[in-house]
Amino acid sequence: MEIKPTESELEILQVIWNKGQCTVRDVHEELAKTKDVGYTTTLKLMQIMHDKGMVERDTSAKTHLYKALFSQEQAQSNALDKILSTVFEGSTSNLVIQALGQHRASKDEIDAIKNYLNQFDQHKK
Amino acid sequence: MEIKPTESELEILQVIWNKGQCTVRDVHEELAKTKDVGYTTTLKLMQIMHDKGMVERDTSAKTHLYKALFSQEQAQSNALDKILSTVFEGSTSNLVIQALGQHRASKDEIDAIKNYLNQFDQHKK
DNA sequence: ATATTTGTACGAAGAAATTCGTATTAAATA
DNA sequence: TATTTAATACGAATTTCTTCGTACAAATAT
Repeated sequence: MEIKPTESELEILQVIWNKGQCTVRDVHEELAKTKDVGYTTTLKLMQIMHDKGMVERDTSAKTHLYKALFSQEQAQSNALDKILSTVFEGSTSNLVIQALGQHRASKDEIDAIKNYLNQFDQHKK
Repeated sequence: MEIKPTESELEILQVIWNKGQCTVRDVHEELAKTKDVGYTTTLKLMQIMHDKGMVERDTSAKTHLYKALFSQEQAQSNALDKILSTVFEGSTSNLVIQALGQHRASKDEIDAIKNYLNQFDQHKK
């Protein structure tokens, strides 16, 4: 099964991933902080996401509870695959270098990456 | 001006970036290698891209020549910004680590990245 | 008990992306 | 020169995404 959330769906998923479990109102109030959108719009989107099999929901109470059916890591993985093939022509190192160049990583972040690379080397040897 | 090519537009841009300058047929034949699509579809998309100001074209001859009006690097930068905000919650290091973990980089690639990181350190110091 | 608030369902409109057919014109070829 | 081939223009159908209004049901408050 393909995971290809739209822009709006990702906004919603972000909230769900963070809270773990959400009502429509939870999500809506979070979105409303940064975006002018009607409650039923959020509701409808979440229903569509359910139809598409992206989220599951518990309908035992009047107010339904939604959970994501795939992880943020999976979505990240998909997003990377996509931009690698569409704009980086498959070159991971280009992507990494661009990412580092563009978004000034902090020293901690750089260290984290260095550690990761070293550990990676050991695996290879 | 916002640069936000759609999926199909990116496929086309990829070809244009590689060749530098393209006729509709150039692009179409490249796309047709991996995709079942009509010639006029490609034509129409390229016309729309022109309307949107993504590409320029030389119409002095019968067969028009298209060029991209922004670079692949700019598109990469945009794509990174977008997935950083939508699925990585702004964490560049997560993105980098995911990218490296997922797509086994070759030793050369890893070296390139290490070099880059070292050089980056020096800048900071 | 009645009214208000809070929730879901769902149709439908609007916008954007994708696709292609047909018309027309220009160039190449027979 | 007449015919065929190759190109652009463009309208329009289709699909997908986004948005919201209205209807109705359940829970809560008066």
